[in-house]
Amino acid sequence: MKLDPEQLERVAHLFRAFSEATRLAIIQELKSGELSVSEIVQRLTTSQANVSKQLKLLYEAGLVTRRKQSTQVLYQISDPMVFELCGLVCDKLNRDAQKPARLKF
Amino acid sequence: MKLDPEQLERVAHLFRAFSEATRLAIIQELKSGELSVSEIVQRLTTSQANVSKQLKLLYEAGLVTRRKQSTQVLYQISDPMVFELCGLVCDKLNRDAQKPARLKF
DNA sequence: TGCAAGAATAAGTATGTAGCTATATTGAGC
DNA sequence: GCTCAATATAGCTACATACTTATTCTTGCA
Repeated sequence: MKLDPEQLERVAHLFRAFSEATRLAIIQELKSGELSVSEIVQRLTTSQANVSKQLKLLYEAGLVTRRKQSTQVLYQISDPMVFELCGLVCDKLNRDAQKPARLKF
Repeated sequence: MKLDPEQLERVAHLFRAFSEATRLAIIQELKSGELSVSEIVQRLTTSQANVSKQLKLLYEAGLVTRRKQSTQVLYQISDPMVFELCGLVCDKLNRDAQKPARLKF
């Protein structure tokens, strides 16, 4: 079954959400559970504005859910496939690299 | 186990290879097996130069292998994880979309 | 109501890269 | 060596987007 160009574009779009280190860093932090925007900002080395922007992108891609709790907004991964994807990629990089310390998302 | 920024960058880089529809189209054509550059060009709607360029990117990402056969260069997918990844993403899109025709890479 | 904290948006810069056309490279056969 | 076919590369334009700083929006609380 071949995907048509529009479907391929949708697939590409989802992969694109995983194609920036900052978003992967956010995903990695959310692996342990729900976090507020400011908690994520504290754990990373980028601006609050950028974290908000990347979270929005992840949200629109359907990869995270959000809920408001008074003035905070809590985000969490919406689908375990996120970790499966990252795991497959890490496994491949480990296979290709042999020696170096294993990556494990 | 947390990946450091450099490792995240490597993961992101691999995902990026999957983040363009043209490259996914190439991967999709290679699903049925080894193809030459010109065979791929025939099956897609982009230029030979662009196919070569995207194949090079896939090659450098370690996703395809190549072998020369006289004047032709035959490419094929180097790792079944490529199809697993695409499958996971298609499954997710199908889950999110419910109704529409199922995507299957 | 006014203020402060948390989050989102706006505006701008810089960078990466998809795609094109044109050209160069490589290899087979004459 | 010359020519043709198959690939690869160069140079270019257009566009997307990551990131920053500054600002706005929202909510709880004095």
